[in-house]
Amino acid sequence: MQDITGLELSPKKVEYLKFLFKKGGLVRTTDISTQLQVDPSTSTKTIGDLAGTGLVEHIPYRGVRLTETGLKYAEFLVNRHNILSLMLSHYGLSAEEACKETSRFESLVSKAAVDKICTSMGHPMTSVCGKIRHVSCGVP
Amino acid sequence: MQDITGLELSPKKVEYLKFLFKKGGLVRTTDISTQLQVDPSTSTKTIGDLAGTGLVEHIPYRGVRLTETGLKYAEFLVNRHNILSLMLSHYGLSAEEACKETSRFESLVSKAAVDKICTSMGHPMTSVCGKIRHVSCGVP
DNA sequence: CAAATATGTTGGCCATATGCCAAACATATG
DNA sequence: CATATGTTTGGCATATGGCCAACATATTTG
Repeated sequence: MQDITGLELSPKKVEYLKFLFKKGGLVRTTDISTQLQVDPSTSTKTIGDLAGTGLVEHIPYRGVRLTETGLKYAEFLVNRHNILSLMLSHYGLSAEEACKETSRFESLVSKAAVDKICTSMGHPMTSVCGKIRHVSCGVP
Repeated sequence: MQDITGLELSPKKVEYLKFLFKKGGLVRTTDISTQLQVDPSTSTKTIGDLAGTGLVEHIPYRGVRLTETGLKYAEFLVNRHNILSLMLSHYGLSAEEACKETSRFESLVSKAAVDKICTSMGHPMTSVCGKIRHVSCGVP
């Protein structure tokens, strides 16, 4: 179960999962396309890919929802985002800058590194862009 | 001249430029393919792309060399790598870990962010993986 | 110096990730 | 139930990165 590296998903797919997590419940593919600013057909296709990984469940014409595995994974993704943004904000980047910057590269930062950063920062509870839940963050 | 965002090049091309910078002078495409562990034909092709951007000059069957522009840009790339690695090393990552981690995502970190991080760290002269030259690092 | 060997390049082809458009299809509403 | 709206499918396109086999160029050596 803890064999996740954090590098499983491509940048866009990370966005999808984070959005599904924040939205919660059954989400329409159109909501996703609106949010991520892509064509509805694009979100449908990408959701198809994600469904293939078992992270989401797609009920055609109804919507998408995170599976149990997907939920845990998405939680890690959101925490990673928040931890990295918080780190950057310590170097003079504004909340918005940090958040935007992180969004660009977060998909390439390993869970191992995030865990160390998190530990080093003393497991903060809040970041510049949201709360942090210390579940998937390994050792203390 | 200072309109670089730091996001101009794809990950692999960043690796190529950093290698050319470190090696210096005329570099054989085969050296590149050995170093980056790709087929020689792959390095030749990628070098062709880079030549199209004006960052390198390719003399067929002879080698590749950074242009003046390429040299300055590569210096930024190396500095970015070093600054980011140094930052990560402050969070409990070993030199090797920091360096490896940085290599994965560095191409997606903007010059604007790097400049702020650099300033915030007080313009350090050395990192965990090499010296830092404060030329392309903007304001103090 | 020419033949043999080593090195480098080209062309063809493949895979992944993303994306759009138009057409088909399903669902919801009046 | 007919039409409007929402969703999916299929076709196609781009960018990045990669391999192999065939060809071109250099270098080495007899």
